[in-house]
Amino acid sequence: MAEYSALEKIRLQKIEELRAEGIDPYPTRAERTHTSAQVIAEFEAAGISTDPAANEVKATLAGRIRASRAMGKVSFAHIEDSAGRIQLFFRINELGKDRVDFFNRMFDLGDFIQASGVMFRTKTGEITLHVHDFKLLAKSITPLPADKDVTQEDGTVIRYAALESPEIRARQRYADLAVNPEVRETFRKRAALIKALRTFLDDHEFLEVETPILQPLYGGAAARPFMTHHNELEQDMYLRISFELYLKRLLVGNLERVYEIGRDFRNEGVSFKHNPEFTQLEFYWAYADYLQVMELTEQMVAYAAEEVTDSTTVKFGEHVLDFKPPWKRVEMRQGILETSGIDFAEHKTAEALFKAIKHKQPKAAPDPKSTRGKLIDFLLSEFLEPTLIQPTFLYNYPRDISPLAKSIPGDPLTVERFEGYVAGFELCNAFTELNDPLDQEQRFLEMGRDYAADDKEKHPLDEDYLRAMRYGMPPNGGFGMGVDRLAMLLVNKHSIRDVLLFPALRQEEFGE
RNA sequence: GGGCGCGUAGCUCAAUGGCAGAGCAGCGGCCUUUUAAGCCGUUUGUUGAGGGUUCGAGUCCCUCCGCGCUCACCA
Repeated sequence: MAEYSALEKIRLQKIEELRAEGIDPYPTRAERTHTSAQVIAEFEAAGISTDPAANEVKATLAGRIRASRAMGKVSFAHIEDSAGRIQLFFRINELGKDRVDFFNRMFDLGDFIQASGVMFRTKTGEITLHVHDFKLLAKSITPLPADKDVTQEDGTVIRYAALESPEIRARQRYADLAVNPEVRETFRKRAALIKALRTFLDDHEFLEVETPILQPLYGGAAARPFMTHHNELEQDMYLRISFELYLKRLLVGNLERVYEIGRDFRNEGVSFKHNPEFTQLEFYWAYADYLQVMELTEQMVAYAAEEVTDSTTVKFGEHVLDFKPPWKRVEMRQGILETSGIDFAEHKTAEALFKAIKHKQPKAAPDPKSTRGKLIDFLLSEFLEPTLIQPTFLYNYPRDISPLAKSIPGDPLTVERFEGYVAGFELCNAFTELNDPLDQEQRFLEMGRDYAADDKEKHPLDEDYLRAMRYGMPPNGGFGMGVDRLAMLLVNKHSIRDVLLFPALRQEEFGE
């Protein structure tokens, strides 16, 4: 059972009084005719007319009370709906003293109210509803976190209070949304982003598909999975860590361009750019290679930026990011050479590369047990990544950290792969997909060996995927992107939690 | 998982080891065009939880819980 605070007890008392007076504090229906924005637009348009009769704008509005000022025989209140705020004006002339008193006595900040009347402009010019009738739509028991503060006695110190606790904002997103309109705006932009990505891919003749979230095997990435169990089938199942292997099966089935936007689940650490479940976009494009995917990517992201922010240049922290194509392209070997002074191509084994790193960068601390690919990855994240602020494609990756990508012709150690970096972090990852089933089987086996050597869970070998490949898979380019990360960039938020409505948090204790 | 930091009223925050406070919100008044309304009066606390040191703990120590930052992990 909830423990009620003193403030809540007062409001519960009001609910009882309302019921005693025969008033339902939670009536079933509302009769709104306009949103706040609609009625303001209509009133402004009517004002232009020369016909006085057309100037009267009647409306029934509904929303949450966010401010109220009782002044004896008149009262003002502001209500908020999803479109904005609008002022209500209550006066005894129209309503009578009892009704105005009733409003002042029984209505609290946070309550939902419906009010009917005629629009007018106050002395100070604010477009306001002159209330002729009103009713309670829903009583609020728990006060919303107050969202303002005051002038101090010395007259100089001014402070605004708002709901700021990151924990409460994330845990009680409903309260955060209710009191922080800019949070609502963030999530509208997120929705616009996903819509834009969909529109772009639809317009490029990609087919949107849905593949299993609950999978008998997991694959397509190197993360640890969440496990569960199907009782009736008596088998363990996994939440997917990527869509890749299912989407590529569809290419075998002659669906030439497919994409999916959905949730991936990775049982890994949580950080400002990692949440255990996150939204991924992947597409696969038959007869294309990674260079074509690169061009489509920069067009798609620029289109999304334009749709969401009306511009391809976006402010992100101290940076102004420019998504306009073409993005900068940096060959990985070259980029690492320029930022770390090490040319990994000259060091063909892990031991040699490790020595070179210790020699050139004595302060760096790579793991001595790393494979050569891991060492290159270390150089990338340590030296090159932080320099990649403007959208940049980093391309040509070491083969042994890219088991699903195709080698560059004539260069078996390097694969046709790129990652898009923005603001120093990875946004997307793509390659010319490996479509040779025999090579793929070999890579899976190598990967299994790596994992076994690591004494971690062995990566499962997906026999059904290999069977699909053996029917023949067209050459194709594939792409994956963290949609939450793109959302962060476009709304200028520096934590993934700020673009997730309900980010993962430890279970809250509610006590006995 | 490691390191650092934080947790005080509904919200934002104070309080040298010495009476737990302020503003807003709330409650009671006054006020017929206010809008961060104003004026008068007034209530509100398991200081995250538990233990310890001390004449005395919000403050110092220990354990636990939660959150933040960071490192590790993370193709």
